[in-house]
Amino acid sequence: MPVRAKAATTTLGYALLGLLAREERSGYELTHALKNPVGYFWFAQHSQVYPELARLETAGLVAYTLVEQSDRPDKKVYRLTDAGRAALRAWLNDATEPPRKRDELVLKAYSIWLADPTAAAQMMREHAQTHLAHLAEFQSGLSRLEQEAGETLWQPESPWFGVHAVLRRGIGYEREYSDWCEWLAQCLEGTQEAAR
Amino acid sequence: MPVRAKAATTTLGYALLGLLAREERSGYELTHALKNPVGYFWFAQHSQVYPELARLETAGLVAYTLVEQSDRPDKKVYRLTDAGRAALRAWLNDATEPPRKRDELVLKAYSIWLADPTAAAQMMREHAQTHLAHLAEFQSGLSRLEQEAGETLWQPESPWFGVHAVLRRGIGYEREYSDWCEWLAQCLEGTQEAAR
DNA sequence: TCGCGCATGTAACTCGTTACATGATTCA
DNA sequence: TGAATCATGTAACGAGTTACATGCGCGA
Repeated sequence: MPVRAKAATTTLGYALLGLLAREERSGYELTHALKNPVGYFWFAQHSQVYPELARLETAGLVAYTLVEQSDRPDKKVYRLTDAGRAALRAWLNDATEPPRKRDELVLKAYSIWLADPTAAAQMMREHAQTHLAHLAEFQSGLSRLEQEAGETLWQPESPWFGVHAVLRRGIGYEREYSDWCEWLAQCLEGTQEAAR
Repeated sequence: MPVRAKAATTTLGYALLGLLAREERSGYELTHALKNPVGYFWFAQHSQVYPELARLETAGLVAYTLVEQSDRPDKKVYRLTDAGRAALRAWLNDATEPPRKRDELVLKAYSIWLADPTAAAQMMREHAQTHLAHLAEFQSGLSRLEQEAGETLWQPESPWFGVHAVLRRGIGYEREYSDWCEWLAQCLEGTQEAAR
């Protein structure tokens, strides 16, 4: 089993390297890229991104070119260095701890026996809807990817494959979550007898 | 939709209140209770628990009795006050944001196209095993609960119902996670053709 | 005798969030 | 006129982790 070596940067750093391995981007663009779909499993505010980029640059894992613009502010366009690519590859081989989840809704479920069942059921239904909406987003993301990437989204060497993998995880996660909410709502309403 | 009122305490505080709503416990016991199964969705070290209990006590949400012991250190046994129970109930009605997930493995999946597919597949298989092991734990937890609680685990007013809900979430989550790992491993090995 | 379980705390540090700060252009 | 987009930063704060600190009893 591979041992976790002394990390070259933080996990956020690797997230940024992973984005830059695909194409060069400014800090501003990276911040926005840390949403849909990567950002569903790792995210950050710009106030974290800019200092992290500076650190990565000091460590020699990224380099930037200052692009002067007349109509809008100048920007620093970052790209991955060879050392950065190597660090990213090495990180992939490191051991990964399973994520330690913090989920306030599940925590509430633990105490839900103290709540009014009808109101609680309605709350769970709302959450089911939220997760169904996320599910739909991921599914349309996958459809778009199929159009753009075609067969390459099944090829492990293609960057599209990475997007594909993340979207699949999102789809599975959101479906499961919304199913659980729905199940819990039915239990609270006492209409779960049949489905036991 | 209920509005998030000024919180009486932190989320960890509510986690502790949720445990104390079931039975009185010392800080030490609470720390241990913040594992299996609640701790799978909210957890803390003792260094966080003790100061939080002190804050809850100052706020009047819990009270304690000092239990002197001869063979081992004295302990403070905390119990929920009426105000604490009310605060817990109020929190259940507050709006809950869907959790913002950080999952290093999914982040790695995004960059997995840079890795050696065979090694990556093996890594994903190991993670699948880990999550299957967690799944088995939750399932045996549910079996034990069925023995202990019987039909009450389906009754929304019973404390067992809360445990039941959390365990169900854990089972669904771990099953989905391990399925995803397995799916990804097969893709990396190129043996996923049939299951598309 | 060494380590573990019981039992409670404090201190230092890191990571992440929210807020502060600036400033041009474009669109409603 | 006011808000949104582009663009980059710093500062203050809070939550959470790791390490420091103590001390008795019990079993291997």
